Amino acid sequence: MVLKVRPKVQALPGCPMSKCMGLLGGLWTPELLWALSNGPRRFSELRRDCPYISAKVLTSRLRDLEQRGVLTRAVMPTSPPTVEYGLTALGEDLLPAIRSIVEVGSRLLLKDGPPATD
Amino acid sequence: MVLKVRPKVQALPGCPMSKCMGLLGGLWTPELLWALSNGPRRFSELRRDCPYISAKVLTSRLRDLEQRGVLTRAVMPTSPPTVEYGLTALGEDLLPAIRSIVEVGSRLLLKDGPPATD
DNA sequence: CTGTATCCCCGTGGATACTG
DNA sequence: CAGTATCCACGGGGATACAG
Repeated sequence: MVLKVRPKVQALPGCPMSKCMGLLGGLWTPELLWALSNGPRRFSELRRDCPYISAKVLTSRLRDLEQRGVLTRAVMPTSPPTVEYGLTALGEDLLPAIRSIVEVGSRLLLKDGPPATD
Repeated sequence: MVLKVRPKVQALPGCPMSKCMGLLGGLWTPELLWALSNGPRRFSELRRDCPYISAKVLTSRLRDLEQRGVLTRAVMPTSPPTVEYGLTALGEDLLPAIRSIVEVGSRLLLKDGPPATD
């Protein structure tokens, strides 16, 4: 048998769907990649982009994505430390899916979501 | 304030990304929608489509998606009960995102994933 | 065939406090 | 500024057994 223990984050290894979802799974991951799609951003900027994320979770997601080769982490040796996160080639590869998700979500919000005009 | 308790499955209510991800979040959800994109399927067929899913989880995901209006559940009054699940209009709306995810995943598998033939 | 009912594991995510 | 360190809650997901 191929699978005694699944990665838990990946339903079906070898499956395109799972391959991609394993990368952008996690509550905040898509938001982060979306934020980074406009160019590199710093830790505090990402916190502002994801208002309700905690520092711990942000760090762990960031580390995770870095380890998976989705993004890069660059520490600038400035007096107050400055860190910039940016997408790798792999991270860029994910953008079409991200964009598609955003598009679909936008359409759904227009439909059932009351415009709310606010 | 707006958010004491978040739905947990939706990072930022009102955000297109979260709107969409809230629907196709969950380990097996995308796989199920993908399986249903070819037309209605029965419970046992879905089990075969997702080899490692348990009956409990399959049921709960199915019920969840039904309640969210993503799919329909039709019980055929046959001697051995037969149940067919199919996508609703909302479910179909999600397909572009699903397809995009599959495409991205396929490309990723081609790149880093050695054919492995296993 | 199509589920239910339990029980349990564990990872994600959150809150808070502290640090170089 | 950019994290670490704890501790905790929750729910998803899994295994197994049973049921209409």
